Amino acid sequence: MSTERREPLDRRRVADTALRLLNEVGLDGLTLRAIARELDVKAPALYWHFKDKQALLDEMATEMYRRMVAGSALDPADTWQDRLLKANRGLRTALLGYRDGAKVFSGSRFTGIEHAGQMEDNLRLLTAAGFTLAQAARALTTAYLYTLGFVTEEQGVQPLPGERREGYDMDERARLMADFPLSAQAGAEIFEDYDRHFEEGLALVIGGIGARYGVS
Amino acid sequence: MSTERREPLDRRRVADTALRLLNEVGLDGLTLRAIARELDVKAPALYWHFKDKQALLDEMATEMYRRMVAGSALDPADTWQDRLLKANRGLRTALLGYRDGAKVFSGSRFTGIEHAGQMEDNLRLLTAAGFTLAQAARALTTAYLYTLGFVTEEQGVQPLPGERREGYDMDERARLMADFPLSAQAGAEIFEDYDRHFEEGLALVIGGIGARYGVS
DNA sequence: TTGACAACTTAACACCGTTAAGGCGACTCT
DNA sequence: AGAGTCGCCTTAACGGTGTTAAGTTGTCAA
Repeated sequence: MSTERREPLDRRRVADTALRLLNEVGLDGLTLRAIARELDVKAPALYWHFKDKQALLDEMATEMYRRMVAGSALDPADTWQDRLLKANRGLRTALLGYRDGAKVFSGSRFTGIEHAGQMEDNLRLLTAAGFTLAQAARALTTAYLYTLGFVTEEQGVQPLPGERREGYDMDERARLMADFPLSAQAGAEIFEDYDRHFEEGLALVIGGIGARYGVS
Repeated sequence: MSTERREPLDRRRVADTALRLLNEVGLDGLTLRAIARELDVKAPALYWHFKDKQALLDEMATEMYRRMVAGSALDPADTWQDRLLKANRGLRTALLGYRDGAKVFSGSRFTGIEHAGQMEDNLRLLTAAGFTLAQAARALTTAYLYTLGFVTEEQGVQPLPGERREGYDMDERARLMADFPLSAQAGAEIFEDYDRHFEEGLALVIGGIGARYGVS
């Protein structure tokens, strides 16, 4: 008989396990019972640490963000363009690291205020570069929302890098689109090479920020 | 005894009712049983018309798009900027018309190819204005993804225009953010006046498109 | 030794999406 | 006119879900 007693859970460990499980089973398969099983515990035990499932998802999103920030130290010498590029590339990479990452992320709220550190840093850099605070906020959120929208759509087609969801057969699509030649041709390109397309869109946004706010 | 026989359902009628119900109960409350009750039918009856719940959600998204297109005739004399503005304002308005509209929309796929008409029209206008097809596609999608990301976040805070979700107390937020003065000040602005902020971000994107692709 | 408290388990509830089987009115074919 | 087919729906049920209530167990303090 193993008299070893598991040391008690805490929110971080639960969120960590849930994130690992998320990649195996996806958001739909991420049930409290499955998470509990993985932690060698029964489902109601999770309610000791979280008031409901959404609170657990919130903690998962927060942990995703923590790891993203930890994974990339910011260079104070960055230009504002560099910073926007790095921050949003980093965000996309972080989200792509988990199946349904964008959905989990955008459906949740952070549990603390740790994220404000990065935000503050970015706002400081942009205002120092000549933006007003309102402009800086608008610039950061616009790029952020673009990235979130992009990855959400991307993961709708490609749950994890390499996999591809059904119903996206390009040949059949082309046949149906016979009456819409431009759309057909554009679509064939749109659903591939997400990396390049993301970069291109991000460049559009960043270029627009510089142009409209007269900062370069 | 009422011997009146309901006339049979069809996909459109089901989607229509489901959309109406969505505004009352939200996506979480939108169960097949509730939809069926509204249609004076039992839940399994819906499986005659849809292979599963996702197919119904797809039809709802398609119906949302149909109404959006129907609600705003496009002016062939639009400049490409006008078109991008109108299309994305229209999309946002359409999504805001339903509780959790952005989530339903971005989690679903269109059931037909009706949407290709509008797409084709937009691509034609942009290429005629001097964009290459690839540029036109990138421009349209980037703006589209921004709008989708924006409304998703917006509806996370404000499910329906006028309402406001709990946990967004601005005073408490300011107190917690005492150590992050820029974030505190920016945040106070970010969570209000979504209309203006949407316009501002959209202008950034459109400005970026013009600048980067050298079309004006 | 007692009592409090943190961290769990067991049992149950209401509800969910979905499937299988069957009923029933309307239409067609002979 | 009767039999058979088919579209559209119902009844019943299944396994699974998030969640709650109540009870258990080990640990540590008074």
